[in-house]
Amino acid sequence: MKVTTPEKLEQLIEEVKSIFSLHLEKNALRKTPERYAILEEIYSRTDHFDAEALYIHMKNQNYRVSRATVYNTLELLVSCDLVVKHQFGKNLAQYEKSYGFKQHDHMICIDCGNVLEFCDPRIQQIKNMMGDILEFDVRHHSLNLYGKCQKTYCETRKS
Amino acid sequence: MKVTTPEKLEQLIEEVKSIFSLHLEKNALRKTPERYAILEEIYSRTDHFDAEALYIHMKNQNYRVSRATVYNTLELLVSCDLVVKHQFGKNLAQYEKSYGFKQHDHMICIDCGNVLEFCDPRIQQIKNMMGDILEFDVRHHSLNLYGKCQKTYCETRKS
DNA sequence: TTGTGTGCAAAAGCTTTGCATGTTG
DNA sequence: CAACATGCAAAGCTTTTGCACACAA
Repeated sequence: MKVTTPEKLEQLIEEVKSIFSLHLEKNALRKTPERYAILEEIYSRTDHFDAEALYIHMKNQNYRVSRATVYNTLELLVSCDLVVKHQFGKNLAQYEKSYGFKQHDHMICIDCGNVLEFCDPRIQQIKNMMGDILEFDVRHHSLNLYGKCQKTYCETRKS
Repeated sequence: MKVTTPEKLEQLIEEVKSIFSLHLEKNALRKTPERYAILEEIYSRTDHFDAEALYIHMKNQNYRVSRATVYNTLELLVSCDLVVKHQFGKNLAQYEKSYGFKQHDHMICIDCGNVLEFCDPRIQQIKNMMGDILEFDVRHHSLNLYGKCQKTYCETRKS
């Protein structure tokens, strides 16, 4: 599914909500309004975000949530694969919606912090082969390339 | 260089110290005993370690260092490529000596935290290709595979 | 009604910073 | 002797925890 219009986004959010509902039911967890609100907020966002930004943004919309609930729900969403958690070299977890979007890895600019995404099928091959060799059941991975982006663009973003 | 005997380790440490000296000179930084002591401590270790473990270990040897110096020196060593810094999915930086050792990536067990190392030439190809395509000057990378190691081994380590 | 989930605030854990003191060049 | 590095403790930041209350089932 490709999100190109507000209607498609709405549709995606409904789909994700029902997946989340199933997960909650299956694990005998409660369907609280906070959990759905956080999920909706995440899928309305583009790009990566950290827990604090999500919390602040919901507060600014006058939605009453606590940091604790934000963290709890993020963990819950990560556990059912609706959200992925990243660490881009800093001591700050970054999150990203993942359902309906292509698996990808990241290229991070060490000067300006800009994050680009890319896909390469070879990473899957590496996972398969190394899992076999080392007798690991590989569940997920994280590949980050760090470097410097085009000077002009990078200078622009710094300001 | 392969470290197989105490003599070879001694030799490696001397080599690394002189590289460090050159770096300090080139950048007009001071050659303090603390900096060399930390470097030596790191190269005498095997495996990965965090800043606190390094600090504690030096304290236990009755070496007078502060956490601040440990963190400062680690950053210095990372900047001259004698040490690499990792984040294995936790908010805790892990470090590892890097001079004279083969470039490698990591496989982390999500149950017991065990870390294995592996090499795959395809990662270099990915770095080159993606750097070209996205016009990035790729300086380094981080590839972590997360999964479950052989049940028996994992159970052993848990205890 | 029962017990899980939430909000709030305090605590915890890793890392950085400020300042007085020590030491390198 | 001047500037940089260190030690120590305090502060900073992200994340987790404890507890009383709310509310989903």
